[in-house]
Amino acid sequence: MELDDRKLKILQAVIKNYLETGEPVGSRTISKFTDLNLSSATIRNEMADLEELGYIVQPHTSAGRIPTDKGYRLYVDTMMQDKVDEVNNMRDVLIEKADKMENLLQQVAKLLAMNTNYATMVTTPKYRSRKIKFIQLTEVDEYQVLAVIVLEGNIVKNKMFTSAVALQKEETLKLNLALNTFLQGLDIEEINIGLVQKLKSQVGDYANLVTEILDAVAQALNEEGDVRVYTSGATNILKYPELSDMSKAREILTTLENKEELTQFVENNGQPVDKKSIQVYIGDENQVDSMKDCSVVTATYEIEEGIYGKVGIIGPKRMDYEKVVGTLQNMMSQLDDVFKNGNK
Amino acid sequence: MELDDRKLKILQAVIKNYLETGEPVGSRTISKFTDLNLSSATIRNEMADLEELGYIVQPHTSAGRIPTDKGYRLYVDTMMQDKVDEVNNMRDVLIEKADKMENLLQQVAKLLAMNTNYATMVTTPKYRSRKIKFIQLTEVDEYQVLAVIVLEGNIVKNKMFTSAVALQKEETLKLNLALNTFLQGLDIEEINIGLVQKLKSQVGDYANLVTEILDAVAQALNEEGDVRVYTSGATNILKYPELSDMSKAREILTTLENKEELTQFVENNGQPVDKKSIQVYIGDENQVDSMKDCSVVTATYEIEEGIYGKVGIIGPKRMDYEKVVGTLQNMMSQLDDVFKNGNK
DNA sequence: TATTAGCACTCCACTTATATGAGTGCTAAC
DNA sequence: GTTAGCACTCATATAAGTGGAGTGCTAATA
Repeated sequence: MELDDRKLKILQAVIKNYLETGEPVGSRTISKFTDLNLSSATIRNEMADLEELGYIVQPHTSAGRIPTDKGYRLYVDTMMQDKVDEVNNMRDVLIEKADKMENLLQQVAKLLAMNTNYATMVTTPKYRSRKIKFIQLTEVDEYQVLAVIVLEGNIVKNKMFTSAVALQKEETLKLNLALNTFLQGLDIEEINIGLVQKLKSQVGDYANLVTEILDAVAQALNEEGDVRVYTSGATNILKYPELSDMSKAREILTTLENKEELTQFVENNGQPVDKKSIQVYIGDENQVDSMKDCSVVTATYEIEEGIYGKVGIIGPKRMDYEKVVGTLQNMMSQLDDVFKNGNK
Repeated sequence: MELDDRKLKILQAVIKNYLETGEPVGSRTISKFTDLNLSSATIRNEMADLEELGYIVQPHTSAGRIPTDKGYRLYVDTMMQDKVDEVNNMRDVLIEKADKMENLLQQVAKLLAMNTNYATMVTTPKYRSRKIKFIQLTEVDEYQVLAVIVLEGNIVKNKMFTSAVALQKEETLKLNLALNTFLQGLDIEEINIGLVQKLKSQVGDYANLVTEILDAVAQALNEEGDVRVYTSGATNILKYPELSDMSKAREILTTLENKEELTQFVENNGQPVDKKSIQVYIGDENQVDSMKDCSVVTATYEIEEGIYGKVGIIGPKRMDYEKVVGTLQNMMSQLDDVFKNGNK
């Protein structure tokens, strides 16, 4: 049996209708809904075929049909029409709030959640291993010293240290110099024990301060490798009856609250990375267990060559894919704009 | 009619039982449950009195009784026994994870949520206006300069600036000096336009850089005045049937997600600040609308004289007050310990 | 006078029966 | 190939009946 044009039209009608209502769709509805001018009986026959082909199912005998994951997949891949997204110029809002990357990404999550009524997530960009640009020590008072660690890409970290011995201006300067001489330009793998030993031998009294500082450096480098995730609108999940029975809802919300599992989406769920495109994971296609009843639409934003993060929208399988994809595309282009032209 | 000893005992029994089961409590249950050796009929008479006094109600005729807010209040104020909290040495976990205040507070929220099975919140401490300790500019490359702003209490903020004109080492040093001369020791109210003008006139070329830096300084000072809120275990709310009908649950979870409303608890809900004590807000006693079906138990932690934040536990009205209060007291003493003895 | 046994009554929660109707599959006619 | 027609299925809604937990009240008891 083949998927001829008429079957496609009927399938599309079923899915569209189901997306709107969330109720199983019957043959009579389709018969009137479309311009095919076919009786409900004919539609019934076609629908039986579509069911046999695996695109739709009946929740029970004598109910209408609802799309299967396979049906949604076909719809998303071939039948969806681009919808122009009316939500423009998020850019202005973005810039206004964005003094730091962190705030910007949070803002992105929030905007998307408000515009779509689904839950959203944004990951921080995944950097490859950073290198140390420079370190600067500043005496804060007699026993305290502030270390400012600047990484490539102008990531700044700072940490306060308390020294056991009273600090001396010239000694601190010497330590500062030594640190930079040894560490500048290195990434985390290049800082080995031999190097640390050599460094320590140069600074005498300050040896344990060096240990602490190196810990902080290592942590700074690691932190930047880690992907963090911001979410917003988690409670939107509860708006959709098919997701809001207690056990499912709790699983989903817990996943969103804990965030760790969401980093999976950065790995592109096993598929090849294809930035600029939008990925749709329908139901069981999701790696994350608690989301097997959801659809997740993700997009990739790129800050600079090879450094990218993910933006995702999480909703029921019958989410408004067209709107979501439209909104995401819009958001991506605005983000691109912000990254390319700087924040001002 | 008076609240005699026997009535008190019966009320206590009703509440205890209801806290455990969540089901209305009948007279027969009490008759057996307590050591009063009274028949159910007598209990019934007493319960009728207790209802008249407003401590308990029937959800419907021919059901058992459940406590009113007034009943819970009496219980919490006078009848609750301290329960020793078996969850010890959170301190170790705290310290291990706590390189920054932010992380520490998040960890506190998480630990409490895990130990109690309720939702939790922790606010950052509310500082009075901070003063500027010093500012340090560092050239990062030809056009970029990093400003590290250190506030009293060793709060460190940093921000990167891009200059329109190429930077010159000696000029930057001069600017650095000027900034510190003018701004050191000032708080946000003391930085006025006259001062800014004077400062600008001293640095010639760098005038607009100064504007940007001052913005950042203002923002840093403000940020520290703001109270942020961390939450954890929000989804625990869904474990309690009386809170988990969709509309209520959504309201509560949304409040927890948005966090703004939670800062109300820092104001001590209108009551006089009494640190070291624990506050219990039952049902309607809560200022926050969405929590009128919950109880909130808060405690105050103090970092240094007059600088304090709140820790709160949010659950159903029939929460295990004894355990919650015990856990909170324990946590507060551990926190005190950490703050007093430093992080190490 | 305080307590209790006993009883009628209420009302929720649960089960069972019944009806409704949306939707189907199949057959036979067009 | 399409359609009208019909018997059939099954989720949902409504009504009716049942059991039981719990009450309030009264009258008897200590």
